Amino acid sequence: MMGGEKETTIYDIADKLNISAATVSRALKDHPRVNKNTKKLIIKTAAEMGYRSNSFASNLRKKSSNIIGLIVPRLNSNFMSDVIAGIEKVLNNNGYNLFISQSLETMTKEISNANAMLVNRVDGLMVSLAYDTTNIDHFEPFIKRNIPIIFFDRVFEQDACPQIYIDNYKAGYEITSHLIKQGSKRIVHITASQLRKVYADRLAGYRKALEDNGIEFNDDLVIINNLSSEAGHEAANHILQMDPLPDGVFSANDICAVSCMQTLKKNGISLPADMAFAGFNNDPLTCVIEPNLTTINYKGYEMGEVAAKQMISRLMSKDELEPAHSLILKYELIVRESSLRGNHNSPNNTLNEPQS
Amino acid sequence: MMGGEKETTIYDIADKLNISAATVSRALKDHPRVNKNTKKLIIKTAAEMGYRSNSFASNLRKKSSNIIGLIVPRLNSNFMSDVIAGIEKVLNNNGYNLFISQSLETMTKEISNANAMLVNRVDGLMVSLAYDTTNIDHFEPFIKRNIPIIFFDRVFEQDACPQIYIDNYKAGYEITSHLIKQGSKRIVHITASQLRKVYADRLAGYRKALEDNGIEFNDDLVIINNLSSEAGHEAANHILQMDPLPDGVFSANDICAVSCMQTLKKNGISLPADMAFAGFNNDPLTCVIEPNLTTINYKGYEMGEVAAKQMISRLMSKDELEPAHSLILKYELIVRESSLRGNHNSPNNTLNEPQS
DNA sequence: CTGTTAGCGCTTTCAG
DNA sequence: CTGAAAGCGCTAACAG
Repeated sequence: MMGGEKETTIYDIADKLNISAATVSRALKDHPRVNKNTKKLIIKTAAEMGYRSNSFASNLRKKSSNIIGLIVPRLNSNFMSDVIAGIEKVLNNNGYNLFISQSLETMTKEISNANAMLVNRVDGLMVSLAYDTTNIDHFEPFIKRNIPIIFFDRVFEQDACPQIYIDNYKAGYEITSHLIKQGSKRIVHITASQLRKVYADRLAGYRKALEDNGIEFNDDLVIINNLSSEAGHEAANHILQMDPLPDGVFSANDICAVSCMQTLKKNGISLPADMAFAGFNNDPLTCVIEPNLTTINYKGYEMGEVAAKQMISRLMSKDELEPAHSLILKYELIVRESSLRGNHNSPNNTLNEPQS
Repeated sequence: MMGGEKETTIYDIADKLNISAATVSRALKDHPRVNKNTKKLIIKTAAEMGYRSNSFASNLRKKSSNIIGLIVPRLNSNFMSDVIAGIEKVLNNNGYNLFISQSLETMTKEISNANAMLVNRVDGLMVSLAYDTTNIDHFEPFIKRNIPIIFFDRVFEQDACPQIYIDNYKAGYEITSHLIKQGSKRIVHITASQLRKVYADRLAGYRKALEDNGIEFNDDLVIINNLSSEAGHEAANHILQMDPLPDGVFSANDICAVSCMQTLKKNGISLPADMAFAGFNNDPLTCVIEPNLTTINYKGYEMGEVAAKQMISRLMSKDELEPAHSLILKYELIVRESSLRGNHNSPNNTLNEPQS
């Protein structure tokens, strides 16, 4: 930097106190084998001299950065910000810092983010994949170097890396079954890239629920887009073209569900009478849209915590042989008006059916 | 790291090619005075050997990190994620990386974030302040070292640092004037900590608009909270206690406005007939709530870009004397049904009145 | 165009 | 409990 005065180093402190740099280094790290008093004095002097530790030198020497990288598709969802808060809490408690970046749902950006993480020598990497990521070659350099990677939510099936997620198959099954119980027979499923297991699993659950209820799967009822708000409006227009109209919609996220509902309503569809609706994620939006949206709730904060704890435990165990330990977290189905049509063909009408 | 094989260094490459490390270093940095062919060879060999540059060593040597720190109150708003995308684009184009952290609206966390940034030796810092930050002592070490700081949106009045924001006074004035034109006379203002100039300015604009329209300012109509969704519900309950009821509400953000509207509606208040509503930020929520919410729109992406460009220009100019250059960005009032009551006491009824 | 050299500031044996 | 010394990997004069 251009700043006038020189940065003070441990040598400056050592000189001033007529001791060695080694002792200063130890004192600053609160090493046990340093005299209590000198330690106190060193810390005081360091503060007075405006000392700041030089992490470059320290990292260079230690060959570790105490930084964990995080790559997520987007930052701007409630879910993701909860995840991050959870991760940060656990990492900070363990003396690690977080280096966050977003792939904006493209593999290209994800690759360049991964490279930045590699060059900046993160000690570990936490990842939720972009829609269009087809392979994880860009993470190979980490795996090769034994830098732990944890996948969460949008995971990749990779034996070497722990994965934290929810049972999307089961959730898809439950939510579809619920719609069927409410009388829907012709159910549209809006989802995203089937490259991501999250979405493939939800679709599979949807299919199985149809099958178990004697409803034939119809490819034309599956809409694949990017689950954005705009995509929801388009999906609605698509749905309006269908003949006959569907009587239920299960969207793989809430944002898309909500904008889809808006457009349908504007076009005279009455919800849930004409069409039952369900989303996924329990975004705050679900309680603003009318009728309020039935959805799947799973705690981002907890997912963040769990993923970070996995990271810490991998970091601790130098033991390279420890197998990757994947975790499946809980979720709950939250039933709201958007799916309550009253005309059940089953006696089973629980208002809230938490996961068994 | 525990990883078995050693990391390859420029020396390994140099040895293999029987040249000096200096040349390798130059080639890898695309230094002009290196033979085209050797350069090509070096780059190829580096790739083959799985070389990754060691930023610790490089940064230590260069005394700069090419990392810009970013501290924001929260990540989970559309606005903030737009800002970040804008910042990232500009920084990446200029060879910088972004180190993001959130203060979660507390000064304590903001301080610890700032310290992490200091120790990790960011080359510059971009900040939007937490609600309860009363001073910026924690940024002094940066200023002292001539590490540029840019404040945006939630700025701090500090001569040494550029500030990027919108004219909140004017926006507050316009939105309040609009409500008055729509027939509101008893207008509640919901806002947050007056420590933040954004909110103080909006309040001041609100007061001035009242005054200019011959309406007396009433302290009891100002509600101060944290503008969260929960706070909105509470504000609604507070409003319901008022006697007489207000006939207009201007909330300093949309999230709070929306949840407030929800609770009021549940309690039989009809909007906008009984109460005209306006928010701030043009969050996607504004188009989901019914009636759609009148609000102020300003572009986060642009704010991010502008702020980052300021940063780059400060970084470029070693010239320490260049004065801080603050920028005031544009905004627009977006009028929607929530404030359209039809019973104007002024002939002026534009549906959309962009900033002059 | 290329090589030599001297550190950047810290941690960590190893010796006291 | 403390000190001496080596070296992490890279860059930037400087000298050819």
